Amino acid sequence: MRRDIFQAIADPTRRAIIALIALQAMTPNAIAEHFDTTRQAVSKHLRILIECELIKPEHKGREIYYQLEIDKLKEIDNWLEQFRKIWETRFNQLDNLLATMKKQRK
Amino acid sequence: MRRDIFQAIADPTRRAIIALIALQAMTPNAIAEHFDTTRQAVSKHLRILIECELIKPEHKGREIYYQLEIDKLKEIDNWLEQFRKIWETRFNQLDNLLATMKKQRK
DNA sequence: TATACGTGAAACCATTCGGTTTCTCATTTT
DNA sequence: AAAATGAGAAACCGAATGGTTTCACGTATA
Repeated sequence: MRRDIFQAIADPTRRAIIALIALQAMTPNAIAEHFDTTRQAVSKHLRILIECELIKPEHKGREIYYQLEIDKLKEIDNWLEQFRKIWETRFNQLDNLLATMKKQRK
Repeated sequence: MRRDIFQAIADPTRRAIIALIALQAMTPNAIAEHFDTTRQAVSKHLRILIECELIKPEHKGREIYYQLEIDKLKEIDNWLEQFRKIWETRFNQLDNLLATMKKQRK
């Protein structure tokens, strides 16, 4: 099963988990309390997130705190970069158009 | 079938299609030539991309040109925003740390 | 008008996904 | 030592996914 980050964030529950632990690391039980699902289901989501290195487990006695590896999210940012260039170009074109219209009105 | 943009970009072929038509609109046949798959499979991907408004068909005779609705990608950018804030904060913390170290060395 | 072409839709199939239930194991607590 | 707690693993299940093949239909072209 080849996992990648795009597949990882495709599921809304996983996105919610990511947002939830972004501020502070949490245990599976604590996470599951926020959702209408079983701890085991959450556990499966966590496994997927671990597999693509979006989160990291930190063992503390019998509890495991999962922490977001926020840098990994930059991979999405990087993918968006190619399009950001395009939409900035279009914005500039619009900007130029507006400038030209303004000039003509003078 | 509720589609959202995160699910749409989860598939690598769809991401490749998006990147391919980002520069210029293309027909299904033209797109399919770039992949090791049938035109029909591409067609199904296009349907999903249409459903979540990532692309727009433009009929021209018997051909259909699909164009990227690049603004839709900003939804991903918006989702990243919440994390961008966090990673910028961390960067600033690192920045402050480095500044402090520099000062101490003087 | 007959034929070829570009495309989407439908039917089908194997695989994956997300979920539950049950089980096992290690760590706390009593 | 025994019971309770936190957590992952396995088995199972229905639904969704991504692909193919076949078919239908409108538009060009001969």
